[in-house]
Amino acid sequence: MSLSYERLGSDGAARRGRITTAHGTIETPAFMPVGTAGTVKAMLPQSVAETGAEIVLGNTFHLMLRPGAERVAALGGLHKFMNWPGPILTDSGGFQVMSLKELRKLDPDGVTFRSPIDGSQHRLTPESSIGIQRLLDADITMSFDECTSWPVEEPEAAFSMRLSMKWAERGRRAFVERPGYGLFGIVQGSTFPELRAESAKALIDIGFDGYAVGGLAVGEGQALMFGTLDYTVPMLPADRPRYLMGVGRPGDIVGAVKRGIDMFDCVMPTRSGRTAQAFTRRGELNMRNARHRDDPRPIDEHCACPACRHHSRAYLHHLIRADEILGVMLLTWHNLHYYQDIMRGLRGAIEGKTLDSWIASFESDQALGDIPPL
RNA sequence: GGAGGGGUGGCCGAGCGGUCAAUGGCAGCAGACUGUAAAUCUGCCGACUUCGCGUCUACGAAGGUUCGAAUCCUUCCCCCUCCA
Repeated sequence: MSLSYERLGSDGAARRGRITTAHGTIETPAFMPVGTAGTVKAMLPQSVAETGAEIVLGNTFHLMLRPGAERVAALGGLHKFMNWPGPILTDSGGFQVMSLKELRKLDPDGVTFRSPIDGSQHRLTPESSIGIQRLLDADITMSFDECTSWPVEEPEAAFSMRLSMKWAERGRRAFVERPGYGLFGIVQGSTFPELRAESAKALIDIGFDGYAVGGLAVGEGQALMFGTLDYTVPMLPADRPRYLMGVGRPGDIVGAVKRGIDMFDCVMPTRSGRTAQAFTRRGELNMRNARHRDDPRPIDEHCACPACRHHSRAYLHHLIRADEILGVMLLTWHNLHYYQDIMRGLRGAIEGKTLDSWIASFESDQALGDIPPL
């Protein structure tokens, strides 16, 4: 395998590990901020790194449309282009097969999209997706799949999963092995145990550098998601990293780590940073709400991010209300920092084999709710 | 002094005889957001309310016409533009 994964410890099903890529190492469990268009929105790359993030995402589909994969390659690859020297994982465009379902036509060979930017037609196949990710210079390439939506009937989920498995095999053949670069397969099958098993087996037979669980956090709810992980994760090879795609809220991540997931990505901390929601140890806050108007306290007095070290809730509330760019920047920064605090906490707890008590404390803090204003 | 235009819910601004408690936008009050078509989207936003297209008070003021007026008429008050 061209991407190394070391097991550094475990606590129950939870694992503490390290992935080594061409552009550096990733301590796992890891949260990967989403940088769809070659930027983690509202953040300087250096600031993203300061939160503790070691790897970010890019997106095949969006970067293919703009600025174009060839252009990124000519300019030295995505790391250089966006000035993120660390590892990058690129999604294959599979999520857009679902999220842009009104703009695409799927056939057995691939997907034809209409560009949401200008309406022009673009084609993505398992091979072209892998090729684009190579041009982008992604350390971790994702198989081109169909992210199955939810709810879905079993026959449709089976059809979709089997198509994704064929595409996974084609992608594997198209992927060019290089030291420090890896290709991940994506388990589909919605919330059907037999389909997940069939999918996992198919991928393991093909052989990947890592295994992702896809098609979750698409509306099924946390209980069903955890239930699906309970039977799906044990089917994945123990010596390879496991990635739960698109997840999630803090509680989702904690529960998934407990079930043996190593990697996460989610737009939640960044998007919510732009829609006024702050994630905190004691739950979620809407910084737009009038109750913060006169509050001199930081979002969280225990948080070391710039928003919490230097600014009051009242100020952040004002910035958000006034539609000031800094408000979005500070809230995004806080959220990413908090997410990385969670990951640091989880890694430490697994190392110390105190995960259960760490989780109990995490959950009781979340349940407390925000400290009321004085 | 003369000619013309206008005063609508916190603000801006549609409406110009009924289907108007009154389009929109902003502000305000909440909610949503999970491999980013998102600094986006949704709901509420006169009062009361058993939350129901139920009652009441409302479109500068007062009066009038009409079955019915924010919409037509009269008088008054105020604002704007132009001419003296």
